[in-house]
Amino acid sequence: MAENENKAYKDFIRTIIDEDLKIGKNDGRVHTRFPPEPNGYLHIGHAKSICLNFGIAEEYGGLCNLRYDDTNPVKEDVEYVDSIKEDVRWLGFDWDDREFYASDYFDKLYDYAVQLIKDGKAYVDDLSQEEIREYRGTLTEPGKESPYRNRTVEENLDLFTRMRDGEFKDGEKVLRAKIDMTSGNINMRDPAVYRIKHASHHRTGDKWCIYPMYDFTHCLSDSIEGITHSICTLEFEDHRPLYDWFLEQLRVHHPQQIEFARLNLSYTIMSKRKLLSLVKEGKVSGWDDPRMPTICGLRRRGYTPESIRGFAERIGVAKRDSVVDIALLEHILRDDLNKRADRVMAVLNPLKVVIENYPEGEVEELNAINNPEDESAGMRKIPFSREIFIERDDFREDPPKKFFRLAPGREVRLKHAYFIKCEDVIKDDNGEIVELRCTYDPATKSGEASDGRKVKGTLHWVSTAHAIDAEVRMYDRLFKTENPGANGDFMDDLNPDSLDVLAGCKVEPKLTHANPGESFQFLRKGYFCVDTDSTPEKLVFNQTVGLRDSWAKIEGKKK
RNA sequence: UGGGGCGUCGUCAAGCGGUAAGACACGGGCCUUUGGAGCCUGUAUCCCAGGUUCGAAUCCUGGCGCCCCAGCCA
Repeated sequence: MAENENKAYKDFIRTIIDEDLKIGKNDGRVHTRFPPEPNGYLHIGHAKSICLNFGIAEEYGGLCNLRYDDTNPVKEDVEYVDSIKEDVRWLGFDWDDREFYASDYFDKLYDYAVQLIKDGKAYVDDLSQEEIREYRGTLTEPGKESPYRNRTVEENLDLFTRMRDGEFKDGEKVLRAKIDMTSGNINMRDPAVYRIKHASHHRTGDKWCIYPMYDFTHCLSDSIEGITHSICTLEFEDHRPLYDWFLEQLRVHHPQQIEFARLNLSYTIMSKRKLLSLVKEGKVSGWDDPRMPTICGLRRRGYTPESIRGFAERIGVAKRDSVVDIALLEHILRDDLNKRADRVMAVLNPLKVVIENYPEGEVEELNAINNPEDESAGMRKIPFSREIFIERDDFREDPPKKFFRLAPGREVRLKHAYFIKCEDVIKDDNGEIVELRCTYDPATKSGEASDGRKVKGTLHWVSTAHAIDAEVRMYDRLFKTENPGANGDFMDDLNPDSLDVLAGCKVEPKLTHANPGESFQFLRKGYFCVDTDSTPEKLVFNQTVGLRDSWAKIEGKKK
């Protein structure tokens, strides 16, 4: 809530709420809801909605319900309801005991439907699905009325009861609202209210064989819960007249539906259907694959709830379609991790260095600061010895301009340790560099030369005898194009190099005791977290996001 | 050609008649025991055309462009 108070402006939704409050609407209450359908895992797009709905409730001292929109049993599953709860909670929101299900209201909804029939506002239609489609008309031509449209109330009541009692097969009959077959808004051309589905529901089991449609269910669920502001995405704008219609006909509490633009992210797909196919076709390891934009994927990748909430706040809320640059998400993530992740040294692609003038068998415990951005993170000791590993690409036999790392005859600093100078390069029969012979200057301990000479480069390293082996999973964007699927099948835009598993990485001994989920900055490399696959016997890290790499930029430009 | 929305920097996004915030990205520079972080710095006249006004991104008119809708999905 504090974060919004220092905002100089308010988005259009909060502006509406302010006005409502000013005129005393809803007795000054603000009550929102987050209404997922449990048919898939939550993704970053949902996070925007979650932050909006729960955030508004928090800011205005109101409430936000978690409500599952579970009216289609054939697509829904408890696996999803559990994951949704976990994800919303992880993001940092709480719904107390207000965990609701549209299916909780099936009895009431049925009664409302009966009421509609009694009022002559709904009828049972015998038309087949295909016929209904034909009768609906097109975008430019009006529809025509079903021959069953004017059945008597008694007949409709009887038929609807028998629908409920299972006398008919799926699709044989449908309850429709009687509105206007000539409306320019197709949603108003006698929309379906109840359809027959002989399927068991994850909560109500086999109690029902008829299930209410979204439009009918959603507005009434909002009404029943006393929702004041029903916030949804743009594609429901056309449904608002219908939302309002049901509530007006039934003369019940009438929440206000407000629509905002859903989140789109560059290089990312957000459709649940497409995400599901990535999982089903094994393109990713699961819903929580660290490359997925799902909340659980981001969590496993090492994203923090704070970064996701911060992102939701930064992108704002508006009505125009937009595509947010994924670089913004990554920037906010780095910003957050920079302040909280302890620094540690890890060599991803090791190259052995022997420091010839360093005494054999000697080990020094050097002091290292854990986080320069956070003094309270303290210090640690790291072992230094005659043989160390450095990053293979921190050495160039023939250094290009502006490359100020190690090269023959060059001197660099080893972070927290000494200056070393490369004296010799050892190669194998194939000409592959296998080892560097260096010398160190004892007078540069802790990285400062007593004679005041400077070095341009500072390398991270790890002592060979003390290093721990680890697997590090490096990630790149899942899709190689900014707008996957824009030019055909989105599967064709999959980045074949989105995962690169590095074995034999060498990390500081401290990491042996790191727990899954813990984040670190691998000095000069990026942010990494311990994967859920990790064990003390076999450490596994995920690259969360790389550090900004201005050298890569310089080098990239030259090509 | 029906109905509903939307059009401000490369990308998000403020502005609500008084003379274009901020962020990301990008460029330049400083600093640096992470080529990280930090610091300084550069970059839009508001889809177009008319009109109203002393004055318009903001009001009016007319165009143009983009998105959504023809599930017994949500």
